[in-house]
Amino acid sequence: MNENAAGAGAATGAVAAPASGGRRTQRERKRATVSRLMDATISAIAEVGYAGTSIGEVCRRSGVSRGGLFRHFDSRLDLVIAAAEEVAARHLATARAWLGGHGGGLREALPMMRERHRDEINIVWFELAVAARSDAGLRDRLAPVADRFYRAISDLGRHVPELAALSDRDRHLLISTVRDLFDGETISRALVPEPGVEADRLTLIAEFAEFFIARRT
Amino acid sequence: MNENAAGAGAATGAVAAPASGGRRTQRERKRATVSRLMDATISAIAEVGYAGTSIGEVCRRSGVSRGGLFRHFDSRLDLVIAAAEEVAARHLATARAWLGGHGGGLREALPMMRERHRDEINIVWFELAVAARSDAGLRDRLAPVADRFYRAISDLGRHVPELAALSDRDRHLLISTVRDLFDGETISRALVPEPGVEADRLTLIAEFAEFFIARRT
DNA sequence: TGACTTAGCGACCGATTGGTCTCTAGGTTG
DNA sequence: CAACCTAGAGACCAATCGGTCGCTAAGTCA
Repeated sequence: MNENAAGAGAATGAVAAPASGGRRTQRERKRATVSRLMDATISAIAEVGYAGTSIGEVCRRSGVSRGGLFRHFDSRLDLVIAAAEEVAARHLATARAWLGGHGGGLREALPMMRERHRDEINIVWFELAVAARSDAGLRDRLAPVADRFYRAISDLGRHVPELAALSDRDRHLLISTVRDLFDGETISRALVPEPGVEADRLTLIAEFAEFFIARRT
Repeated sequence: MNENAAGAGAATGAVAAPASGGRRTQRERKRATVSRLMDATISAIAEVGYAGTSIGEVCRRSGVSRGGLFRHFDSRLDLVIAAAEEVAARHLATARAWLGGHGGGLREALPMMRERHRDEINIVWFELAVAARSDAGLRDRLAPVADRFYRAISDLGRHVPELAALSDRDRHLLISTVRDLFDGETISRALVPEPGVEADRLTLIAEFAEFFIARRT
């Protein structure tokens, strides 16, 4: 009868916890609920896909009612676009943190990049990108977000010493190519896993990048 | 009221046309209907995605009734798996025909491969591969088909002179990598098209493939 | 405190989903 | 021709879809 089964357990509601006592401001209440909805939407897309992420599914996972959801998002599309922006931001934040704290060169950055593209966060992104191909409404809303996201990924390459010397154009060519490759690999490996090939491929990509850099500098 | 609007116009029903006169055998009737359903399923997945390819959508496109559809396929999953097998077969047939009639080397084979991966046929395949990630029933049925399909693609490489000398392992590594790259590219370009980058990328892949071949032989 | 606003709930709506069932049309076989 | 079988049609089913609406709960502010 009641869709709200998950409760607040899975949510990161603590983010907007009251500063003191049991009383929360309206701002805090709103933030906490939106945050639970975001987490639920992201995990739903990752686990049951874009098509399976119905309003009911998100309500079930978040413990928020339909009425509560539609208070903060006008439509499913609005919810999903918010999740896409969140997911792009998290992906970049994690990668940036790694590049900042780690002085690593190309041979360390590539496995990091592959790991990022296999993470739940990027799977959600990719799921939305694929759905956008055949859903005009989603595509129109997602395209500008994608444009910024993809550019930001290429810009991150500046923090890798070997790539810093490349022109913007060459660096973007190289990184966008590796990005597409990792995304394609994420799909084929879900269907036909080939751990040996994957290991060899990482070496191959590193050789490819070094070959490319040598030719262009 | 009636879903059957398309009629027989869009179908390739002519394949199973009666040998003479207006009378058809049961075999011919069945073949013609299944063929119309396959074409409708493939075009539907290509245009409205896997999730949008409902039984109703396929019936509308094919002009076959629900009863007629379920006469030949026990479930939507059966229909979709049949379409996947058809799509893999067509992809390979087209590529094989090109490689047979054309003596072309690597520099011609790569654009052909990219074109194949952008074709409606491969988009249908990829749409199913992505859906299979979060749909266990689909994944179980699609995995063996995918295994054969992917292996066949790598085997096609033997017909490209430059790749013939490589070991099976190296050839598979190279071709599966390019395959994943082209599939990933097909998605990102639908959202953020970059014709200039795509042109540069094709050259880049060719140069790298030549570099790889030189190192391994 | 009392008036007002925002957050959140869940019954409800019409449309659509995958699938079933009964019935008719058409081809096959004695 | 009669009996039989497969092909195909479409009304119908329960479940689920995205979204609405009237209501109560909680926070704000005079």
